[in-house]
Amino acid sequence: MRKNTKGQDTEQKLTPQREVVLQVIRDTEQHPTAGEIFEAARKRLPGISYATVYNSLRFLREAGLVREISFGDSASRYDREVERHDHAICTNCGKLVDFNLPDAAGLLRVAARKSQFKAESVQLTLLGLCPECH
Amino acid sequence: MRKNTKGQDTEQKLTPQREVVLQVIRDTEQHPTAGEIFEAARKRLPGISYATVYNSLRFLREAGLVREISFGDSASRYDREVERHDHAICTNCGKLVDFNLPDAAGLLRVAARKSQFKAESVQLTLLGLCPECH
DNA sequence: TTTTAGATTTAGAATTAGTCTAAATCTCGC
DNA sequence: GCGAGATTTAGACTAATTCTAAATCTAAAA
Repeated sequence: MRKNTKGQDTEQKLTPQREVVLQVIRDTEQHPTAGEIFEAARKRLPGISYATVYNSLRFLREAGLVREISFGDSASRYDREVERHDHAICTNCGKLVDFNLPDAAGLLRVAARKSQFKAESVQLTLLGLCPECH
Repeated sequence: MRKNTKGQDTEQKLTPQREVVLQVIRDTEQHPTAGEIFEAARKRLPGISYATVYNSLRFLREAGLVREISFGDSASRYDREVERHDHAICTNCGKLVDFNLPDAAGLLRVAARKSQFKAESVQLTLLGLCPECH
Protein backbone atom coordinates (compact mmCIF):
# COMPACT_ATOMS: atom_id res chain seq x y z
CA MET A 1 0.00 0.00 0.00
CA ARG A 2 1.30 3.43 -0.98
CA LYS A 3 1.45 6.33 1.45
CA ASN A 4 2.04 10.02 0.91
CA THR A 5 4.25 12.20 3.13
CA LYS A 6 1.48 12.39 5.72
CA GLY A 7 1.19 8.62 5.84
CA GLN A 8 -2.26 8.60 4.27
CA ASP A 9 -3.33 5.99 1.85
CA THR A 10 -3.12 7.62 -1.54
CA GLU A 11 -3.91 4.75 -3.84
CA GLN A 12 -6.38 5.74 -6.46
CA LYS A 13 -8.69 2.85 -6.56
CA LEU A 14 -11.83 3.61 -8.48
CA THR A 15 -10.31 3.27 -11.93
CA PRO A 16 -12.35 3.97 -15.07
CA GLN A 17 -12.88 0.24 -15.56
CA ARG A 18 -14.15 -0.24 -12.03
CA GLU A 19 -16.35 2.79 -12.33
CA VAL A 20 -17.93 1.48 -15.51
CA VAL A 21 -18.62 -1.87 -13.88
CA LEU A 22 -20.17 -0.11 -10.90
CA GLN A 23 -22.31 2.08 -13.15
CA VAL A 24 -23.54 -0.90 -15.12
CA ILE A 25 -24.76 -2.50 -11.91
CA ARG A 26 -26.24 0.73 -10.58
CA ASP A 27 -28.05 1.40 -13.84
CA THR A 28 -30.18 -1.70 -13.69
CA GLU A 29 -33.00 -2.88 -11.53
CA GLN A 30 -32.03 -6.38 -12.51
CA HIS A 31 -29.33 -8.49 -10.99
CA PRO A 32 -26.90 -9.11 -13.82
CA THR A 33 -24.36 -11.89 -14.08
CA ALA A 34 -20.68 -11.24 -14.65
CA GLY A 35 -21.19 -12.10 -18.32
CA GLU A 36 -24.01 -9.60 -18.69
CA ILE A 37 -21.96 -6.98 -16.92
CA PHE A 38 -19.07 -7.65 -19.28
CA GLU A 39 -21.29 -7.15 -22.33
CA ALA A 40 -22.73 -3.90 -20.99
CA ALA A 41 -19.35 -2.60 -19.81
CA ARG A 42 -17.87 -3.27 -23.22
CA LYS A 43 -20.34 -0.90 -24.83
CA ARG A 44 -19.13 1.91 -22.61
CA LEU A 45 -15.48 0.99 -22.56
CA PRO A 46 -14.62 -1.13 -25.59
CA GLY A 47 -11.53 -3.17 -24.94
CA ILE A 48 -12.25 -3.90 -21.31
CA SER A 49 -11.42 -7.51 -20.66
CA TYR A 50 -13.38 -10.24 -18.98
CA ALA A 51 -10.71 -10.63 -16.33
CA THR A 52 -10.96 -6.95 -15.50
CA VAL A 53 -14.68 -7.27 -14.99
CA TYR A 54 -14.03 -10.06 -12.52
CA ASN A 55 -11.26 -8.10 -10.85
CA SER A 56 -13.51 -5.09 -10.61
CA LEU A 57 -16.36 -7.11 -9.21
CA ARG A 58 -14.09 -8.47 -6.51
CA PHE A 59 -12.85 -5.01 -5.72
CA LEU A 60 -16.34 -3.51 -5.59
CA ARG A 61 -17.59 -6.36 -3.47
CA GLU A 62 -14.73 -5.99 -1.01
CA ALA A 63 -15.24 -2.24 -0.93
CA GLY A 64 -18.89 -2.84 -0.06
CA LEU A 65 -20.16 -1.08 -3.18
CA VAL A 66 -22.00 -4.05 -4.63
CA ARG A 67 -23.18 -7.36 -3.30
CA GLU A 68 -22.73 -10.78 -4.84
CA ILE A 69 -25.65 -13.17 -4.71
CA SER A 70 -25.63 -16.77 -5.71
CA PHE A 71 -28.33 -19.35 -5.66
CA GLY A 72 -28.16 -22.77 -7.16
CA ASP A 73 -28.43 -22.16 -10.84
CA SER A 74 -25.02 -21.38 -12.25
CA ALA A 75 -23.59 -17.86 -12.37
CA SER A 76 -23.44 -15.38 -9.52
CA ARG A 77 -25.45 -12.24 -9.86
CA TYR A 78 -24.62 -8.78 -8.63
CA ASP A 79 -26.84 -6.47 -6.66
CA ARG A 80 -26.48 -2.71 -6.37
CA GLU A 81 -28.29 -2.80 -3.03
CA VAL A 82 -25.72 -3.34 -0.31
CA GLU A 83 -27.86 -2.88 2.76
CA ARG A 84 -29.15 -6.03 4.43
CA HIS A 85 -32.14 -7.34 2.57
CA ASP A 86 -33.85 -10.49 1.43
CA HIS A 87 -34.51 -12.09 -1.93
CA ALA A 88 -37.57 -13.54 -3.57
CA ILE A 89 -37.07 -15.80 -6.57
CA CYS A 90 -39.86 -16.71 -8.96
CA THR A 91 -39.94 -20.46 -9.51
CA ASN A 92 -41.69 -19.92 -12.82
CA CYS A 93 -39.81 -17.15 -14.64
CA GLY A 94 -36.67 -16.93 -12.53
CA LYS A 95 -37.14 -13.29 -11.64
CA LEU A 96 -35.22 -12.15 -8.57
CA VAL A 97 -36.43 -9.24 -6.49
CA ASP A 98 -35.19 -7.60 -3.32
CA PHE A 99 -37.38 -6.99 -0.32
CA ASN A 100 -37.02 -6.26 3.34
CA LEU A 101 -38.27 -8.40 6.12
CA PRO A 102 -39.24 -6.43 9.21
CA ASP A 103 -37.38 -7.09 12.46
CA ALA A 104 -34.29 -8.62 10.93
CA ALA A 105 -32.51 -8.05 14.25
CA GLY A 106 -35.01 -10.24 16.09
CA LEU A 107 -34.68 -12.89 13.44
CA LEU A 108 -30.94 -12.86 13.78
CA ARG A 109 -31.21 -13.31 17.52
CA VAL A 110 -33.57 -16.26 17.23
CA ALA A 111 -31.48 -17.88 14.50
CA ALA A 112 -28.34 -17.48 16.60
CA ARG A 113 -29.98 -19.13 19.58
CA LYS A 114 -31.32 -22.04 17.53
CA SER A 115 -28.11 -22.69 15.63
CA GLN A 116 -25.70 -22.05 18.51
CA PHE A 117 -23.71 -19.84 16.15
CA LYS A 118 -22.44 -16.36 16.88
CA ALA A 119 -24.49 -14.61 14.23
CA GLU A 120 -23.06 -12.07 11.86
CA SER A 121 -25.93 -11.80 9.41
CA VAL A 122 -29.05 -13.56 8.26
CA GLN A 123 -30.59 -13.62 4.87
CA LEU A 124 -33.87 -15.07 3.87
CA THR A 125 -34.77 -16.44 0.48
CA LEU A 126 -38.35 -16.86 -0.57
CA LEU A 127 -39.25 -19.16 -3.43
CA GLY A 128 -42.60 -18.64 -5.04
CA LEU A 129 -44.46 -16.94 -7.86
CA CYS A 130 -43.89 -13.32 -8.72
CA PRO A 131 -46.86 -10.98 -9.29
CA GLU A 132 -46.66 -11.47 -13.07
CA CYS A 133 -46.69 -15.26 -12.79
CA HIS A 134 -49.79 -15.77 -10.69
CA MET B 1 -43.20 -44.11 -19.46
CA ARG B 2 -43.93 -47.79 -19.34
CA LYS B 3 -47.25 -49.20 -18.13
CA ASN B 4 -48.34 -52.68 -17.15
CA THR B 5 -51.67 -54.27 -18.10
CA LYS B 6 -53.44 -52.28 -15.39
CA GLY B 7 -52.00 -49.03 -16.69
CA GLN B 8 -49.85 -48.54 -13.64
CA ASP B 9 -46.42 -47.08 -13.81
CA THR B 10 -44.08 -50.00 -13.41
CA GLU B 11 -40.71 -48.43 -14.03
CA GLN B 12 -38.20 -49.49 -11.48
CA LYS B 13 -36.34 -46.40 -10.65
CA LEU B 14 -34.17 -46.83 -7.59
CA THR B 15 -31.32 -48.58 -9.36
CA PRO B 16 -28.31 -49.93 -7.45
CA GLN B 17 -26.29 -46.88 -8.46
CA ARG B 18 -28.95 -44.49 -7.23
CA GLU B 19 -29.33 -46.42 -4.05
CA VAL B 20 -25.61 -46.25 -3.33
CA VAL B 21 -25.61 -42.50 -3.89
CA LEU B 22 -28.58 -42.14 -1.57
CA GLN B 23 -26.91 -44.27 1.10
CA VAL B 24 -23.71 -42.26 0.91
CA ILE B 25 -25.67 -39.09 1.61
CA ARG B 26 -27.74 -40.69 4.36
CA ASP B 27 -24.68 -42.12 6.04
CA THR B 28 -23.10 -38.78 6.79
CA GLU B 29 -23.92 -35.90 9.07
CA GLN B 30 -21.93 -33.73 6.72
CA HIS B 31 -23.12 -32.16 3.52
CA PRO B 32 -20.92 -33.73 0.85
CA THR B 33 -20.20 -32.34 -2.58
CA ALA B 34 -20.79 -34.35 -5.76
CA GLY B 35 -17.07 -35.10 -5.87
CA GLU B 36 -17.06 -36.43 -2.31
CA ILE B 37 -20.13 -38.49 -3.05
CA PHE B 38 -18.45 -39.92 -6.12
CA GLU B 39 -15.40 -40.97 -4.11
CA ALA B 40 -17.52 -42.62 -1.43
CA ALA B 41 -19.87 -44.27 -3.92
CA ARG B 42 -16.91 -45.70 -5.79
CA LYS B 43 -15.83 -47.61 -2.70
CA ARG B 44 -19.18 -49.36 -2.57
CA LEU B 45 -19.72 -49.76 -6.27
CA PRO B 46 -16.42 -49.62 -8.11
CA GLY B 47 -16.94 -48.63 -11.70
CA ILE B 48 -19.70 -46.15 -11.06
CA SER B 49 -19.08 -43.12 -13.18
CA TYR B 50 -19.06 -39.47 -12.34
CA ALA B 51 -21.89 -38.84 -14.75
CA THR B 52 -24.00 -41.47 -13.03
CA VAL B 53 -23.47 -39.77 -9.69
CA TYR B 54 -24.73 -36.55 -11.22
CA ASN B 55 -27.63 -38.33 -12.88
CA SER B 56 -28.49 -40.02 -9.61
CA LEU B 57 -28.29 -36.77 -7.69
CA ARG B 58 -30.70 -35.16 -10.11
CA PHE B 59 -33.04 -38.11 -9.84
CA LEU B 60 -32.91 -38.17 -6.05
CA ARG B 61 -33.41 -34.44 -5.86
CA GLU B 62 -36.43 -34.57 -8.14
CA ALA B 63 -37.82 -37.51 -6.20
CA GLY B 64 -37.51 -35.44 -3.02
CA LEU B 65 -35.10 -37.88 -1.42
CA VAL B 66 -32.22 -35.46 -0.98
CA ARG B 67 -31.85 -31.73 -1.10
CA GLU B 68 -29.29 -29.72 -2.99
CA ILE B 69 -27.79 -26.70 -1.27
CA SER B 70 -25.56 -24.15 -2.85
CA PHE B 71 -24.02 -21.04 -1.48
CA GLY B 72 -21.46 -18.91 -3.21
CA ASP B 73 -18.32 -20.98 -3.02
CA SER B 74 -18.18 -23.40 -5.91
CA ALA B 75 -19.62 -26.89 -5.58
CA SER B 76 -23.15 -27.75 -4.53
CA ARG B 77 -23.59 -29.81 -1.44
CA TYR B 78 -26.22 -32.42 -0.74
CA ASP B 79 -28.33 -32.76 2.35
CA ARG B 80 -30.11 -35.90 3.53
CA GLU B 81 -32.61 -33.75 5.40
CA VAL B 82 -35.47 -32.94 3.06
CA GLU B 83 -37.89 -31.32 5.47
CA ARG B 84 -37.91 -27.54 5.51
CA HIS B 85 -35.03 -26.21 7.55
CA ASP B 86 -32.44 -23.48 7.70
CA HIS B 87 -28.68 -23.38 7.37
CA ALA B 88 -25.93 -21.80 9.39
CA ILE B 89 -22.54 -21.40 7.75
CA CYS B 90 -19.38 -20.68 9.69
CA THR B 91 -17.51 -17.77 8.13
CA ASN B 92 -14.30 -19.02 9.67
CA CYS B 93 -14.13 -22.76 9.03
CA GLY B 94 -16.90 -23.16 6.45
CA LYS B 95 -18.87 -25.64 8.50
CA LEU B 96 -22.50 -25.94 7.48
CA VAL B 97 -25.14 -27.04 9.95
CA ASP B 98 -28.89 -27.47 9.76
CA PHE B 99 -31.26 -25.94 12.22
CA ASN B 100 -34.92 -25.10 12.50
CA LEU B 101 -36.34 -21.68 12.98
CA PRO B 102 -39.57 -21.64 14.96
CA ASP B 103 -42.72 -20.37 13.26
CA ALA B 104 -41.58 -20.86 9.71
CA ALA B 105 -45.20 -20.53 8.63
CA GLY B 106 -45.45 -17.04 10.08
CA LEU B 107 -42.21 -16.08 8.44
CA LEU B 108 -43.47 -17.32 5.11
CA ARG B 109 -46.60 -15.23 5.47
CA VAL B 110 -44.71 -12.06 6.30
CA ALA B 111 -42.19 -12.63 3.51
CA ALA B 112 -45.00 -13.19 1.02
CA ARG B 113 -46.69 -9.97 2.03
CA LYS B 114 -43.49 -7.93 1.83
CA SER B 115 -42.35 -9.36 -1.48
CA GLN B 116 -45.76 -9.54 -3.16
CA PHE B 117 -44.91 -13.09 -4.19
CA LYS B 118 -47.12 -16.11 -3.81
CA ALA B 119 -44.84 -17.96 -1.40
CA GLU B 120 -43.95 -21.60 -1.79
CA SER B 121 -41.14 -21.83 0.72
CA VAL B 122 -38.72 -19.72 2.68
CA GLN B 123 -35.24 -20.57 3.74
CA LEU B 124 -32.99 -18.64 6.02
CA THR B 125 -29.22 -18.65 5.95
CA LEU B 126 -27.24 -17.49 8.90
CA LEU B 127 -23.63 -16.47 8.52
CA GLY B 128 -21.54 -16.41 11.66
CA LEU B 129 -19.14 -18.37 13.82
CA CYS B 130 -19.81 -21.95 14.77
CA PRO B 131 -19.41 -23.08 18.40
CA GLU B 132 -15.88 -24.36 17.73
CA CYS B 133 -14.75 -21.09 16.17
CA HIS B 134 -15.68 -18.66 18.91
C1' DT C 1 -38.17 -67.51 -24.42
C1' DT C 2 -37.00 -64.16 -27.63
C1' DT C 3 -37.67 -59.56 -29.04
C1' DT C 4 -37.74 -54.97 -28.27
C1' DA C 5 -38.40 -50.26 -26.70
C1' DG C 6 -37.19 -47.36 -23.39
C1' DA C 7 -34.42 -46.25 -19.47
C1' DT C 8 -29.88 -46.23 -17.47
C1' DT C 9 -24.96 -46.36 -17.30
C1' DT C 10 -20.52 -45.45 -18.98
C1' DA C 11 -16.27 -42.89 -20.62
C1' DG C 12 -14.91 -39.14 -22.28
C1' DA C 13 -15.69 -34.81 -24.71
C1' DA C 14 -17.72 -30.35 -24.18
C1' DT C 15 -19.34 -26.39 -21.79
C1' DT C 16 -19.39 -22.84 -18.35
C1' DA C 17 -17.98 -19.88 -14.66
C1' DG C 18 -14.30 -18.14 -12.75
C1' DT C 19 -9.15 -17.70 -11.70
C1' DC C 20 -4.35 -17.31 -12.85
C1' DT C 21 -0.26 -15.70 -15.35
C1' DA C 22 2.94 -12.86 -17.42
C1' DA C 23 3.66 -9.03 -20.11
C1' DA C 24 2.20 -4.35 -21.07
C1' DT C 25 0.44 -0.11 -19.27
C1' DC C 26 -0.70 3.31 -16.07
C1' DT C 27 -0.21 6.37 -11.98
C1' DC C 28 1.64 8.84 -8.35
C1' DG C 29 5.22 10.75 -5.67
C1' DC C 30 9.71 12.02 -6.22
C1' DG D 1 11.13 12.23 -16.60
C1' DC D 2 11.86 7.96 -13.40
C1' DG D 3 10.59 4.00 -11.04
C1' DA D 4 7.74 1.18 -7.77
C1' DG D 5 3.69 -0.72 -7.32
C1' DA D 6 -1.04 -1.26 -8.91
C1' DT D 7 -3.98 -2.35 -12.75
C1' DT D 8 -5.28 -4.11 -17.20
C1' DT D 9 -5.05 -7.27 -20.85
C1' DA D 10 -5.32 -11.71 -23.59
C1' DG D 11 -5.29 -15.97 -23.25
C1' DA D 12 -4.26 -20.25 -20.82
C1' DC D 13 -6.00 -22.87 -17.14
C1' DT D 14 -9.09 -25.15 -13.56
C1' DA D 15 -13.08 -27.00 -11.48
C1' DA D 16 -17.88 -28.11 -11.61
C1' DT D 17 -21.26 -29.79 -14.25
C1' DT D 18 -23.62 -31.28 -18.51
C1' DC D 19 -23.78 -33.55 -22.86
C1' DT D 20 -23.12 -37.33 -26.17
C1' DA D 21 -23.18 -41.60 -28.16
C1' DA D 22 -22.48 -46.28 -27.58
C1' DA D 23 -23.21 -50.20 -24.55
C1' DT D 24 -26.09 -52.41 -21.22
C1' DC D 25 -30.07 -53.48 -18.68
C1' DT D 26 -35.02 -54.36 -17.77
C1' DA D 27 -39.60 -55.53 -18.14
C1' DA D 28 -43.54 -55.93 -21.24
C1' DA D 29 -45.07 -57.93 -25.48
C1' DA D 30 -44.90 -61.34 -28.81
